[in-house]
Amino acid sequence: MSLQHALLGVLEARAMSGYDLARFFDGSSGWVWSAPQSQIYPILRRMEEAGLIQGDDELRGPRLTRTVYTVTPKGVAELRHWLGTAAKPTPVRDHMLLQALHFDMIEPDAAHAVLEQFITEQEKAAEEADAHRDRLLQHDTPLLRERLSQRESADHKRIVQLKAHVFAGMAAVARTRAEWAREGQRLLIAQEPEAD
Amino acid sequence: MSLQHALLGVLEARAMSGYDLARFFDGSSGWVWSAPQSQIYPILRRMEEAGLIQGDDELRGPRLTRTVYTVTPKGVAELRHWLGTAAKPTPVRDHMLLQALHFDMIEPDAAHAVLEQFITEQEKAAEEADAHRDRLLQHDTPLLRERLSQRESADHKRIVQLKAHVFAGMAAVARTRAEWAREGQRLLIAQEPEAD
DNA sequence: CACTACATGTAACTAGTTACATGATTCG
DNA sequence: CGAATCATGTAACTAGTTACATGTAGTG
Repeated sequence: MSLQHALLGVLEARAMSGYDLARFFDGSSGWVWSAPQSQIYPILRRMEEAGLIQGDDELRGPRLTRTVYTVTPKGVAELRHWLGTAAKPTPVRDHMLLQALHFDMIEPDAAHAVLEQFITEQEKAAEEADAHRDRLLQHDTPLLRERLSQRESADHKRIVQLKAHVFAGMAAVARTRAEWAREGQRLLIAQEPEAD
Repeated sequence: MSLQHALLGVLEARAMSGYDLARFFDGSSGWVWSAPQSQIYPILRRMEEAGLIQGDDELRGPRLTRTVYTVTPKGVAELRHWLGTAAKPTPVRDHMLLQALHFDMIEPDAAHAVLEQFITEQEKAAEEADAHRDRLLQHDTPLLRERLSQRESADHKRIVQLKAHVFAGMAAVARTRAEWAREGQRLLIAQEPEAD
């Protein structure tokens, strides 16, 4: 379900083709949701059947067309309803913690290296999230500008702060994880069996 | 793949039946991985075919048997190998952050309520993780005792500290998320359009 | 003309979810 | 005897992954 709402969320700002959306969500950027291209196209057709979005064909050359999707009023209503509904807690499934649970079974060096890579990833994620947060605060992303252009100026500050806060949260969680992993590395080293 | 390793991790401490494992992983406890019962039984058979575990039938009455699984040497080797291998970063997919991204589209009160429930969940998760951490530090869980009984006493402190650290990490992340959500609530309230 | 980007799809697969089905044993 | 617990499964489904397939249009 969530991918549908993620798609509604970006289409609400600007009409886009499947190709645009695929680039937006695939692997990519400092974003809170990701999905491969192969998931995007089928779900767009399902959403159109359900009346949440509407696809309009645009000519991009004599033989090439693209389908640009717009959110319908029904789609906006669905998005709003979902936004106000608390989700049930997701089952715990943390790859790194699962691995760390049994670090006592392998060489401290090997465990240390696994944590090292994890730290690098988390710090990179934190920096990217912060960078995106800064861009939002400076109104420096195309999608945000389109959103704001549809809203009253008096609300702009509020909107930007709320969105920026999401990326501050991403960064905070990533840094907490990195700090946890560093503490794990200290435990691994401190407790290595003494030579001699 | 991860569920397999989660299963190997607990079976390495103690031989268990599918039923035991299902109770262990289903919804349930202060654990880092969860899986429904319907996923457990098929995967156990696949793992036995792959030679990672071995199932032995035990009689539990004239007509009732249970299959108790033990990790094979091959299973231990696989677990150790996986433990020393860094996983590629998981694609971002955070339900709460996705919702929060568009909180400007709904009533502040509704968004506040969604965050409130999230905070309650995160704080509960943090407390459970800390409680489990304390139990580990006091050697107060059956599985940990079985693990330690198979290891040298000199290593016990190290093993316990490493495992306890995992649950400290869970708690820390949950608290970071809760604190983020509280800050979000402050933003929602502070910026509500002034009456009059 | 080759390369990149645009544009849309399908097939086969693994993982996880929800719900149902069946029977045995233990305990009050 | 009825209820809870033990014990093992299957079916149908949604979500996500990996890899492939096909053709168009713009750029150097």
